[in-house]
Amino acid sequence: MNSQFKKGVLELIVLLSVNKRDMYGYELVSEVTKVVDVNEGTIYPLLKRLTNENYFETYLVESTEGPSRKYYKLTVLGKSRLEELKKGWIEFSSSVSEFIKECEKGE
Amino acid sequence: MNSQFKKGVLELIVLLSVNKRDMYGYELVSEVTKVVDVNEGTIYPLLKRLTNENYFETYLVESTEGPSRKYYKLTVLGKSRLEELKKGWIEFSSSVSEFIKECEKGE
DNA sequence: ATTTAGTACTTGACAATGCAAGGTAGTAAG
DNA sequence: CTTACTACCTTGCATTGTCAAGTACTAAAT
Repeated sequence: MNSQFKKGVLELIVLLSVNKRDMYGYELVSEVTKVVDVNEGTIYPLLKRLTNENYFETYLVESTEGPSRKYYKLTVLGKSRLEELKKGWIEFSSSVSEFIKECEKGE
Repeated sequence: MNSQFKKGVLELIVLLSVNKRDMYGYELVSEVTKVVDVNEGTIYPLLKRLTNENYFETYLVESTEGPSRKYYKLTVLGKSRLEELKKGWIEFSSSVSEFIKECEKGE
């Protein structure tokens, strides 16, 4: 897969996931990977950035399977960011798909 | 528009455009901008890279409206690159759209 | 008890892409 | 002869994702 396609979309995928239910980082890696391959070194810095930008709040929950889990929860600001990104993605991807179709028509 | 969505897709848009007909750099800027905003500082280095990777051949044509135009033409290798990218894009964008739909379902 | 495996998070050096800004140079019109 | 438009190219920068390594905690196997 072209790893460049990912840029920017990862943020959307992460916001969508956390919007479904609060999640912790390690869980997000496997959740997000269902859609686009991603590794820890990508997810954790992204979560940090989104938390700094006040899209997430975090809280710790102890686990019996290892160290405490840091859960991420969407803030109100995060929800509006999600809507904005989602709208942007839909517009963008359909205009690209439209262009592809037009080019195929002319062949 | 989220400029990050562009990453990687620009190459696809450029290949699609040149596949329709040979084009020169300056022309490509306005052609590609119909789909995604782009400027010269992005296009020229990209054209150079794609030429170095043997996806393009170039030839000069004199113009009565300014300096000579450097036209870009898709090579056989370029056409296969185009098909590859196009396939990749379609798969990628539909899996993202699918994920968005699933998330909306659960609301 | 100690090793192993799995969970969970962090950090720093790195690569790829796009942008803004600037430079060169030809043609045409005022 | 200056302005404007066409056309091309380069450089330095910011953003984002990747890779590799490291820390630390828990549970189960040896």
